[in-house]
Amino acid sequence: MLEFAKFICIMPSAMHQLLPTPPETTHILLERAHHLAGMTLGELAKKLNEKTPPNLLRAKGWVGQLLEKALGASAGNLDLPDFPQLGVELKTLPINAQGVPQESTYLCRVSLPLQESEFYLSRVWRKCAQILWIPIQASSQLSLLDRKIGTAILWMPNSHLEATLKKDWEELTQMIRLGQFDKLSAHHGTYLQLRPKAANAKQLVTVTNDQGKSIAIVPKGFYLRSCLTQMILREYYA
DNA sequence: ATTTGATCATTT
DNA sequence: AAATGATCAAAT
Repeated sequence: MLEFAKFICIMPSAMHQLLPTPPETTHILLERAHHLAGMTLGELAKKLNEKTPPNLLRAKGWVGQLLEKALGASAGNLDLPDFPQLGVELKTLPINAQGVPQESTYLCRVSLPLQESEFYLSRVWRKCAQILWIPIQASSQLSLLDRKIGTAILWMPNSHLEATLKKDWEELTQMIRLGQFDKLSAHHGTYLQLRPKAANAKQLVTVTNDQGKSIAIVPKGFYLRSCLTQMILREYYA
């Protein structure tokens, strides 16, 4: 009775689960995200017909891309938040066995030479003005298949955090503007930091330093320190 | 070549 | 153990 299959239509509601279209409101997005809570990555991958890699060694972005697919993120790898119409950025948050974020969170690359002059027009602000955080079990003891998805948090920085992020951004970009690449490292910034962001350390861009000399440096990216994401988790799951 | 998704691996 | 610096894959 294989013929009968053509009479079976995928209902919109079922389709909705498998291949979500971009969510129209943040409420719908959050509802979808909450629907995933408790599910394992293996279960979600199976639903989406995605093969689970043996580990993340050669698939570092796999978890994030799986969740993007599950929730209907539409920005691809354009320089926009994952849900452009909502201004919401999606971030998975790896949680270790102790219940704290295992890693910092990548935000975006730095344009070198710097093209942005104001925090509120910056890529950093566009991406961290509103973030959907999805905690993911990430204990190395657990196989990728068995790691569970937590309850998503739709987060916006409060005014204090916003001010700190703005200050961090202004200090970091000021160093870049002044060409102080010698002192530029991940040590600066309260919540925001600058770190290398490239395929490898041989990938270089040419910039002008504070001596007026052309030098080659590894491209940089903005990251959120894990002390910030730890605070966010504490607030929401208290 | 770049940007996205990040985690890996070494140093502190 | 935590933080910094290095790296991997896919998409375009």
